[in-house]
Amino acid sequence: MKIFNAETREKELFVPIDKNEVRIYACGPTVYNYFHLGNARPFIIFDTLRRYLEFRGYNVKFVQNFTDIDDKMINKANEEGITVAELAKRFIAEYFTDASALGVKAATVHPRATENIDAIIEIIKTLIEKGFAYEASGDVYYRAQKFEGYGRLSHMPIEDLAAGARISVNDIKESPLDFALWKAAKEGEPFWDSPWGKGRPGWHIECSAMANKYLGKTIDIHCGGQDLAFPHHENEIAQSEAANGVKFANYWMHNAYINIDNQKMSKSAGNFFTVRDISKQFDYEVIRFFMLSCHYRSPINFSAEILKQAEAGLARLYNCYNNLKFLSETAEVGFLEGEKEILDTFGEFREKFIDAMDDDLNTADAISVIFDFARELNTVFCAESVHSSDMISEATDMYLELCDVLGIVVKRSEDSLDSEIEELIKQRTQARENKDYATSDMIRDKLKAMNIELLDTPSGVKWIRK
RNA sequence: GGCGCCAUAGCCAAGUGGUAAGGCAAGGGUCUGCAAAACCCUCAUUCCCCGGUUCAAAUCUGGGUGGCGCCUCCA
Repeated sequence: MKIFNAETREKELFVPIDKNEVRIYACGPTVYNYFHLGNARPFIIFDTLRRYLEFRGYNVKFVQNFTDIDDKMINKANEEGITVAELAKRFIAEYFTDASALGVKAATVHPRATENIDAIIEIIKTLIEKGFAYEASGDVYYRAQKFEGYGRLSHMPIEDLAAGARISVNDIKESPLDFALWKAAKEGEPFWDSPWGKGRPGWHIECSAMANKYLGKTIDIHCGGQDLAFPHHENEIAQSEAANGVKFANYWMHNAYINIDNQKMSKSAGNFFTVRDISKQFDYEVIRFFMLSCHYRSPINFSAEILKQAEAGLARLYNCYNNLKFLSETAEVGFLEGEKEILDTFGEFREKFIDAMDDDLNTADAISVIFDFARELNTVFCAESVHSSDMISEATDMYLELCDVLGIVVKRSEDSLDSEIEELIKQRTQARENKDYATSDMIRDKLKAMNIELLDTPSGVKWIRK
């Protein structure tokens, strides 16, 4: 597989450190609210990366942190009149509700900053010992310019940054580029004891500490939003490499932004949407499908119109699945002549899918392969010829295997109907046999209002729960 | 000011040198009591504009125009 490495700005062949294992660190959310559409993009993209690597046979260790202590947490907790810990507990639970509905699998480990204070303090101590950090009035800062190569990920010219930045009066930092590793506690804030007094960790250091603790000194892939490249990821590199003396991450993957009606999403512009908000209008899986419909490094535009298009496209993929399911109910047992040969030809779709995903996770192209596959399946199975249940079930598995990598077509209607609805369907079928179409259409409309859609197929009446 | 990205049909979108994938929408057809679903056909001689390189450019290059992002917390 090739990955566009943000550090070198080139597509590179992906080679994991250990042959069969891939270690990934992804920057997670600050848990002070429901997560928004912008947060959702990296969750979905990098969950897809993880699913794909697993599909290719790797054992993936995926670590995604929760930032559960910072200014936003403190402010929100004060507004709500609850503790920071209570706030974190609540929104971590809400994270899992939304993430799981989006098909985002739980990480191998979801470490929390506040549960890793020891590791954070250790790395800060190391950085001070090595001369990369200094204490000032109970704070600890990192000497950004001491780290050779500072700016190599974001390609920011550090001299210009340093020259252009304004040094505010009373600034206790040696240089404006220096950033906080540890912040002395202010009145009323949560704090932890440290060699520098009571305080709390800075934001950047938690990722360095937790990546090291759970994945080791050098990780394979580090993921996150493009906006985190500078300064957050740049700072992570400086911290981790100064402390450990080895390369921090071999590949950096950054997803692009999401816009709302072609505008940047922001609270002040009033176009700020949480995933929870959107899920009231559109199924979570539609949101996921939409996010995967263009390349992760391209900006993506969100609007109700575009989501409706995604919804219609996804419905097509569901219909294919439903068609196969209906057929299997009336199929012959045992493979029929020529069926295995047809199944072999389906392997072509799997290969094309892999080609697309191997090319820096080209999900848009991969989706087009699934659409082609769906058309082929519809053509083969909706023809008049009879097929065996083995054939249908194997073809369905091949189709769903690819869908599963993208985390779509997972909401399958396997449930059964209650007796009232079954009775209505029977009545309608009776009416149709009597050519009493007025009654039969009336019942069909009634069921539709109950979100049960009826399809009159050659092999009988089928239903789909909408 | 510094650093960087983007521009493909009504809409979404893939395509980094070889003659424009896929989806949505739309129109026509087959099937159907009617629908739905499915299938078939139609839907960019052309990829923002102007030059250049090449046998060949949406793809490389120079210059425009128009959007956008980062440099401060931010996915």
